[in-house]
Amino acid sequence: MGDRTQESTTTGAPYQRVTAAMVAARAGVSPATVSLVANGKTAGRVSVQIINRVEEAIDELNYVVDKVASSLSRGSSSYVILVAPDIANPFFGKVIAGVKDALGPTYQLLLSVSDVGQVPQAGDVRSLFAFRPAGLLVDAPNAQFLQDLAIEAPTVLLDAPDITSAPSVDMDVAAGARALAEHLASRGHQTVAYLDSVTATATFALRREAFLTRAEEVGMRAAAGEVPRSVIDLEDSSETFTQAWPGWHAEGVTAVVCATDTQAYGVLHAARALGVDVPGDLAVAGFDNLPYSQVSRPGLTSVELPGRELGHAAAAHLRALMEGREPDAAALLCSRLVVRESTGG
Amino acid sequence: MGDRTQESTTTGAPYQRVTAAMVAARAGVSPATVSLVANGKTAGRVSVQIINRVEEAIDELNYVVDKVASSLSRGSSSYVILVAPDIANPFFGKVIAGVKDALGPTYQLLLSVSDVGQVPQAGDVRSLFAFRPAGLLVDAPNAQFLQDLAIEAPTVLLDAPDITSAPSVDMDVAAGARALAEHLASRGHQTVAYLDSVTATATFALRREAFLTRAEEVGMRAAAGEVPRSVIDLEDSSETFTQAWPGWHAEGVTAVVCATDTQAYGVLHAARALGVDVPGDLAVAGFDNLPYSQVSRPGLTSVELPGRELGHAAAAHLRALMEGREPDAAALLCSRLVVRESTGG
DNA sequence: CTGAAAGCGCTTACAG
DNA sequence: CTGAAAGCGCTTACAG
Repeated sequence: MGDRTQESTTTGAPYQRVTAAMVAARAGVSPATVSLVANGKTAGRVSVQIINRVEEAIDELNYVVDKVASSLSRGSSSYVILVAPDIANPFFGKVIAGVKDALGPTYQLLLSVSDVGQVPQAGDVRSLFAFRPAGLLVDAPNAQFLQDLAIEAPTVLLDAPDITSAPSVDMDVAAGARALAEHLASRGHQTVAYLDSVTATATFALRREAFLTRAEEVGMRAAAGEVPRSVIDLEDSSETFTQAWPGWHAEGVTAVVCATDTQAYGVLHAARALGVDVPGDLAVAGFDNLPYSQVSRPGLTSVELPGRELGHAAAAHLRALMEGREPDAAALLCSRLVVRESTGG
Repeated sequence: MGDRTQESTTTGAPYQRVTAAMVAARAGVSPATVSLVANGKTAGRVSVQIINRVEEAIDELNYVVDKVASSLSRGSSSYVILVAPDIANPFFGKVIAGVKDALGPTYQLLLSVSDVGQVPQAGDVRSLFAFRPAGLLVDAPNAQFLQDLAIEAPTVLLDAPDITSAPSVDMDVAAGARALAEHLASRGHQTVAYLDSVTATATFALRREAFLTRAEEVGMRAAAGEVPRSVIDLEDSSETFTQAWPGWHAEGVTAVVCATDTQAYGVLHAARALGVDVPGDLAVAGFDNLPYSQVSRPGLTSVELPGRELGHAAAAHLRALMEGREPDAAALLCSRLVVRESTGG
């Protein structure tokens, strides 16, 4: 397919990079002046006529400032690196949208994606500093992550309520978890189970603990034994549930809450295969309120997490840091329980 | 939250970048030698003792080659930029996984994400060249996109069957579309409709044309009038379907095929709201076979597209290009029809 | 086998 | 208001 013109792209080609020097020559000025104009730092330093002449030359030659050289010279680039654990999670798409929005066109977003189910490694990030990022955004790191990581650039954490070595923007996942516990209690459930994520991240510990604690407070019992964990993936949570179900069933579990909607979908899938009726025999709920939760079978009760707002607030905070402004006071972003058929509507 | 230690990250801080010169001083060699060792270009050029001494110093000082300076000096970086239309689409997560896998640790993946529903703009990509990428991967560009874009780096296209100005890796979406038409005909449908994507991209035109053509060949009729389009988004496709349904219903439409699963979910959602039974009154199907299609209500019939393989093959091809090797002959990646309850199981 | 030197393209004090 | 010059940190011919 399409290999026809491959030659044209393999070689260094006849392409000649347009440099500031070329623009300078054309406009009859020095490269220093071109730099000033190209970067809009002309205020009270370059005459209008020269500005016009340079801009004309820039347009004619299609000049674009070389980021690499510019970064080296300035000592820092215009990238913001977003380190994220799981880009396949649609929730993450929302976060990215918010980040892009708040970052604006001045900064380029570079995504560093760890493999599925993997938490970002400090070593990975260390080598990212070789890019001289203007700033760093790290989503859901675990406590150990930032410990041995000398902070070399302005950094903001997302969804890292336990970490204090850098500012973080967080969501009130606990409130949503509590609302979920109350909802299930009001539906008459007495024994509940929890399916956790394997990643040892504070946000997940918080969801679990807030739910289980509130569940007991409102008179429900948690399934005995260790809380099972799965990767944030339909297949894996499906298997995990299938293994846990016999024990849970024997214990009288009538509701299971998952750390994420994606895992809850796996439970829905497994339940169907096992002939367990949802919500008749078992109520199921998750966190994220992904768009798919409105069309799942049955519709999934979920704690809506404000992904876009999370990305936006984190990026806005980072921007303030990078530009030496005072960041807005951080506030916990609200979560919200959305009840659907999977818990009896 | 977490603002406690903000100060430590705001300032330029006392951090001192470790340079090759520092390593050289420590090891008692020249920076040139450090460069050779750090890049593993020592073969027959540096003595073993010197190599050891330099490596020791590198470890002790925790030296990492500065990518920015290295890129400037070399004339090209180690980034591969992946230009993608819609990162929120989970299908894209699979593509990225495949790309990362094939790219290995030598190249860093930089994602350039256009806004939802937006096709990447040539201007955007032009400015990406300021990063001196080692290579470029462009997902589903439209024909006009590459036209005025002087190719300045090895480039491979994904899912761009119509473009010949650069090599592309493609999926046989037409075969899947035809299988879908045959499947619907075998279920006795006589009048079918199509809900397209708004993005004017060849892959979508191909899906639509292959489906509609085959549908007629096997004796079905397509709904009259223009094919409606929506953004790849639940809400928008839901609305689009709601508007189209009265006309389609009057015409006797009993099956609707969507350009993507995500749009099909929107149709499922709207159908439920309208009291249209799926699959009783209406069969629904999509393309992508996202994981959610097994838990949607009802389970969604879909043409499975090999996202991971697509990413992998494209990145492997690009690697060959970047490294001056002969790429493997390109083959069309297979698609596969997965039948579920939304078309009557 | 090793090092001195030039150069990548830009930015930024510093003179004028 | 404008330009000459140094410097960012690396890589790579080129001498030796």
